[in-house]
Amino acid sequence: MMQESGTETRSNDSAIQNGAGPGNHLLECTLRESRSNGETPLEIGAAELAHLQQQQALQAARQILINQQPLSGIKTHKRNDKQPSLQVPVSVAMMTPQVITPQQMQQILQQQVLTPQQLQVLLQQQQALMLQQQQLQEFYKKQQEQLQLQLLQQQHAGKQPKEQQQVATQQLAFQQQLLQMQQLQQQHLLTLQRQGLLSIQPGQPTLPLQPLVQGMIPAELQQLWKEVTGSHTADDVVCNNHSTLDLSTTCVSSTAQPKASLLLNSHASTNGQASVLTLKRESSSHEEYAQNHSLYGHGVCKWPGCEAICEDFPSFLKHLNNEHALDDRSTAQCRVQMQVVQQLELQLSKDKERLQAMMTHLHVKSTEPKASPQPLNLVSSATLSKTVSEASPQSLPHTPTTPTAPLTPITQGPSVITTTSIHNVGPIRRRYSDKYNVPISSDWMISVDFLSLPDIAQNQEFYKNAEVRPPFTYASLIRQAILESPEKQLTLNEIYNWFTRQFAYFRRNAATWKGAIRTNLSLHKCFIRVEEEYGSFWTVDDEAFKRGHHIHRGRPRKPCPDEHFDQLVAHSPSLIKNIQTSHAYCSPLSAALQASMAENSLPLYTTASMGNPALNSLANAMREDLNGVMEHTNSNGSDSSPGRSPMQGMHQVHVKEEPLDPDENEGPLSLVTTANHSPEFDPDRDYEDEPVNEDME
DNA sequence: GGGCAGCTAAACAATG
DNA sequence: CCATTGTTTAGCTGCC
Repeated sequence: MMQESGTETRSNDSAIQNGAGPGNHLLECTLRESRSNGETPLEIGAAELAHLQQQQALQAARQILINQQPLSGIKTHKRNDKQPSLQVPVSVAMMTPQVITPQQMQQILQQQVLTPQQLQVLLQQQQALMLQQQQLQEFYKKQQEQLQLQLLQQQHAGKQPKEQQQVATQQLAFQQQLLQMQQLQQQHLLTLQRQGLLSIQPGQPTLPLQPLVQGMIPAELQQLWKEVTGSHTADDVVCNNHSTLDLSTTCVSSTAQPKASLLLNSHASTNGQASVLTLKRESSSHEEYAQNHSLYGHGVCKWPGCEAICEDFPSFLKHLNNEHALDDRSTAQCRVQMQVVQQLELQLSKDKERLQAMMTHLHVKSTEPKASPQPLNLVSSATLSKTVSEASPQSLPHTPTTPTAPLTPITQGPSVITTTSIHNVGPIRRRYSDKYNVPISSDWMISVDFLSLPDIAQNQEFYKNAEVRPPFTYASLIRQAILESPEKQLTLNEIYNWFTRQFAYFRRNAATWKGAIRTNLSLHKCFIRVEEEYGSFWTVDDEAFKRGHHIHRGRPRKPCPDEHFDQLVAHSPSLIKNIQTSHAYCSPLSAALQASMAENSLPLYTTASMGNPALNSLANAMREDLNGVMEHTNSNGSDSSPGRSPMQGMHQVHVKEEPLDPDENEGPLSLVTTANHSPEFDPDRDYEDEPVNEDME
């Protein structure tokens, strides 16, 4: 992604843009332009700066508390075998150990991984290293001048508005990227924290932080820094200044990723000049560090509640070590700051969510659906039954019309689709036909095995207005349409209307999807066609659906031997529904019963069989052989011989003369009774043990 | 590579 | 005759 492109762009000028992601062109161009202009790119977005502001105090506090000398990190890297070739900017290496996230801080504070003695040792080491750094910094002072200016721009906005204007566009470019990536950053950050900070072990008094440094490779440290600050630090500038360096990853953006780390290491191991360059960075970055110290600015200590005046950076360091050493007070202040940061992050998250909702809303109103609303959180509340899950462990398909669509599901409020039921939506489309050539990223459905109605409901507004193909199978949608209907039954045309009403996507290419609907209705045994006097409508056998409404292939879907017709009639829920729906026009209870059956046919059957051994057998048979029976039933119903249609037969023969009493759950019984009217019905037949020919293939 | 699931297209028939 | 509805089949793609 962006990280990759940025990595490549920075890591090697000779190989710039190789494999850069399409979505990173802006960033890439920005970086390129910056280099080509000979100016140091200030790739710090406003969001990053803001984030940095929030983290500065905490970072600085961490330095004090941990006493992790920046140069100690550098030295560690130098000792590392990988370090010589590692082209991590020294400044980055210096800064990184200072970086600490609230979580990290909490770990440190809570676990008390560092004893006061250890901290004292570290403090001494830090001071010694700082002196070394100061010496080095003189040598490369000239190289730092430009960087310093830029750093000043970053930290003291407004001092050099001219150059900042030049960077403004770059910042804007990053802002949008950052907003989208922040979630990934946070997740990755957690991983890095585990890799890094968790390696800190007490009981290593001499080098208590060694594990920390070694546990996190420099690239990771850089990434952590980036992620924590969400900004480009002076190191970014440095790395861009030294275009020959293979600094990869972190120079690019705040979205550090493991892959980038690997790239960095890979490059590092092959670049023999890295050590020299590292030294340069080492010296230069100290000044940068001084300039960029989160607790130091405008000659004032920025420790919360301090504001002590410090003439220069060394004096500031002295002040810091003296006044803000690791003690209860500092610790408490750190915790407070931690809370502040967390609160701000929370607020940021909420605001982002709000922004997303706003964008979605505006998109809804707009006439350009491709502009990108995103489906709401589709993965949050998967609550389907196991059967459904097994039936549909599919990833999301791609959208024909919105290539950029749903990558980042967001949560949102009320569902328009329905609040009346909690039916499972069902299978997600495993793939999407590339016929329309517009892929939907499957990422947005990662780990989604199935969706519940609330999920689809959450996104209903989205699909209503965005011409995005819903990531559900036709069967799932048809079922949804039917179940949403008041009486759990719809005519084909009503199903069409539901599709067009609920999904903008289905407002065109009607011939295609309508044909698909018809095909699905016919092929899926869970859909039951019920013929009425004035037409026909479709119901859904939800139990069959949950079991798996697989299309029957390689054989006639509805083979239905005549000799089984009566049996089928007797066992078929569809027939029951037929009766019910037939009565729907004369019985107010019909709808409720249908709904009950549609939503939970099995319980219904069980209830129906209660207290009646004969019915119990029948119910079991129905429960077990539901699908097969349905199949046969539909076969008859759709037979080319209308006169023999079981549906019609049921309707004509039984329905009207066998009122169904839902309260008593006599549907099956009535059905059996009426089934006796069938010429081929054998009352003595043992339907309970009758093998299902559903799977006869 | 095969099987499966899902989608699309098409042919065909029945019906209104 | 036409449109709609419904069935069936074939072919394709993607995933496992």
